[in-house]
Amino acid sequence: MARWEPDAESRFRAAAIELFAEVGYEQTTVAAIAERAGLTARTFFRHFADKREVLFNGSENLQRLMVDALAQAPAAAPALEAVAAALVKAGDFFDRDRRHYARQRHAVIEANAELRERELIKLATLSAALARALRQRGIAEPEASLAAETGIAVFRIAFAQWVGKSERRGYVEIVNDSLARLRALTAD
Amino acid sequence: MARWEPDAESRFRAAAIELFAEVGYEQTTVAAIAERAGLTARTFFRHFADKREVLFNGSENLQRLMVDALAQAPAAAPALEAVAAALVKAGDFFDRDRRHYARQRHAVIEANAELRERELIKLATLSAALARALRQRGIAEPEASLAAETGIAVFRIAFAQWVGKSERRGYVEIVNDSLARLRALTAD
DNA sequence: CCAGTGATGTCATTAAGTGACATCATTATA
DNA sequence: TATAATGATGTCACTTAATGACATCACTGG
Repeated sequence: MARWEPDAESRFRAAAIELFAEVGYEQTTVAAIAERAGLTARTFFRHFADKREVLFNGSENLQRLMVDALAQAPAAAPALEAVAAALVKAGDFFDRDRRHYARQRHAVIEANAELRERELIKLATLSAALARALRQRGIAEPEASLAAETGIAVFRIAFAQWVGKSERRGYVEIVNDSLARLRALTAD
Repeated sequence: MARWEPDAESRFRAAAIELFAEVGYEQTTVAAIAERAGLTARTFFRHFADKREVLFNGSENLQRLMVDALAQAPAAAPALEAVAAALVKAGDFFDRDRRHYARQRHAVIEANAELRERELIKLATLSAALARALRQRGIAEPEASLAAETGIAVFRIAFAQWVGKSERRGYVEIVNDSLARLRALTAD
């Protein structure tokens, strides 16, 4: 028998998103999250750098996944193609099972400026990481950064569609569609 | 004789940027800023929504300026042309006089993640405003948002150059150069 | 059996941010 | 002229985020 209940982080996450959805991010205190998770506020801050991070701390995993996918794309693939591979690979995180959670999370973030700030910097960090990976493939600047930023724009649009109310398609299908639209746009 | 010394906001701004540059953003308390400005912390929060805003509260003016310039571009001008007009107009804010302040401010923001977050959301807000103005000119989505985002990317790059160490050119010259590079890039 | 480890709890403290109320020179108005 | 309204500021009390220091205690390896 373990000394503590396992999955402290998961419990914090679950408690936090429930409370944020119920009464809003600002109205929720860290103490309340901790109480619902059966832990203390001090422990919350041992797992998350600050109150917002409870909604974002998986992002390093997603970034690693995408950067690896980009790096492993065929050497001959042009920049946007490699970025596309990364965007598709992100689908590992966005399957049907996690869609309800993703929806709740997205709604909470959209409703609060502080949380939108945090999301923006996470996306900027991701963009920088993709650009770095592109440069390691021999893509020069500013093409690397431009391709990365464009990719993140597509990602944002596709993700927003995926968590949208009346959307039935899967994330990968939507991403591929968005990429096709982008290519059509730039082919003008 | 006025009852209070005038320009409370300016004094707060000056005191804040000095202290941020001297000891760093996190090490500076609002009480210290207020003391240097000859006021109290409570008054600081009457002028700025939070500690970071002391570095950003001019942004509505810049946004209004740019949106107006975009709206007043020739009706026949394509999207990117209208955006370019807005970028150039922003130069009203970035003359040689304000360059020292802009440099200090930029260095402070780059050194702190919280401040970068705030900057990102301000730029995102600006981008959304430009996209809205483009739609009012009859530009459809997603072209409006794409043109706006591209414009903001150019703005960021040009601004970073302008505040750069060994840069001698003026902001407008740099922006025009960046726009020319962008056009060359997309002409491939 | 015991020392070390590691996740947690407890307590104290700093600083951001807000609400309530007081102050008082300027301005408008009777 | 006298007085009332205004508005920027100060003071005080309070909540909450965040952090450091130290204690606890089950588990683990020797």
